[in-house]
Amino acid sequence: MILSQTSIYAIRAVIHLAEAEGDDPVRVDDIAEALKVPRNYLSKILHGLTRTGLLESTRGPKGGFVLARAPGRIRLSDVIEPFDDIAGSSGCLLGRARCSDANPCPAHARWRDVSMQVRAFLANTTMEDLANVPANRAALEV
Amino acid sequence: MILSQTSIYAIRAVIHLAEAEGDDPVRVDDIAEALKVPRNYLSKILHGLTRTGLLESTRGPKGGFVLARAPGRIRLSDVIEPFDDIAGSSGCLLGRARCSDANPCPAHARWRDVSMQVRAFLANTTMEDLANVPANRAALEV
DNA sequence: TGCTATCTTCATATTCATATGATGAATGTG
DNA sequence: CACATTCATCATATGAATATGAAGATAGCA
Repeated sequence: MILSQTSIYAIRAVIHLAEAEGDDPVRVDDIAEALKVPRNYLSKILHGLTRTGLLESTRGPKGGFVLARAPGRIRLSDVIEPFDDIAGSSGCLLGRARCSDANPCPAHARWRDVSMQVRAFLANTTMEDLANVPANRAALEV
Repeated sequence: MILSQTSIYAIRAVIHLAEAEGDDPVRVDDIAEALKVPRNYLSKILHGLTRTGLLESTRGPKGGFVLARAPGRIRLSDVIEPFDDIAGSSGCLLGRARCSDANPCPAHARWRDVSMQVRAFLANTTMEDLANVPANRAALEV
């Protein structure tokens, strides 16, 4: 599995929010039930995304989570970053902390191209690409 | 990290065996020391590779592990397979057990190409590509 | 102000990958 | 056959990811 369970939950939750009709906050309980995911665990994950500014949360009645910006401006890498370090040492196939053109692991030269494709995918794919964004929301995006 | 620590140890050990001079078996202790890897843990990993027929082991004095075939005929995927399920559910970015063209996850269409490149890399890269194979050994390969 | 709804946080449990240590089984050599 | 050498296996420990449960904090509303 290339992504942790945590990142997968995060992505699915953000997709869910992107697909939500209207601008009302969505409660953790509703997302957790829709995704069949543990409630408190998801709560902690969404809180993580709130800290990085990807989501906004409000407490109390009518509270919940909303996307902080349009789905088209949220990259997959933005969602994953708080939980999985894809760019760092994970970039080396053999897990070396230091692996570069100057100081390569045995797989470096051949893995580099593939690795860059993976990272390009994560950087170029947005939530709009993955979600069925409602027409009214898509129309508002710039 | 795309690969488990276990797979990484396995790859590094097989590279070490491919680079070994001569055809004498190499002891676990020597490999473990060269790789700075826990001895008994590595032993279990090498045993796993022996069970799939990638390595051959002999016990007693002068015993140890040797490659069961030429490095050029050992694919990266052969080494990883016993420990990481790359082809199976790991193929789906969102971790779904069932994810196919007919029953796709939200990321399926876009992830498919990248995923196939990863798998092609693992299937097309051999230990000869990764190791500094000694000349005498390389010359023997067909 | 008090109540409810909701996110936030803390404490703890479970599971799995990773790792360690000790013992068992096989093999070659004298 | 006795012994040393080596892989094989078992029992257990550790740490991180995953998950659960309960209490705390904040916001809106009557």
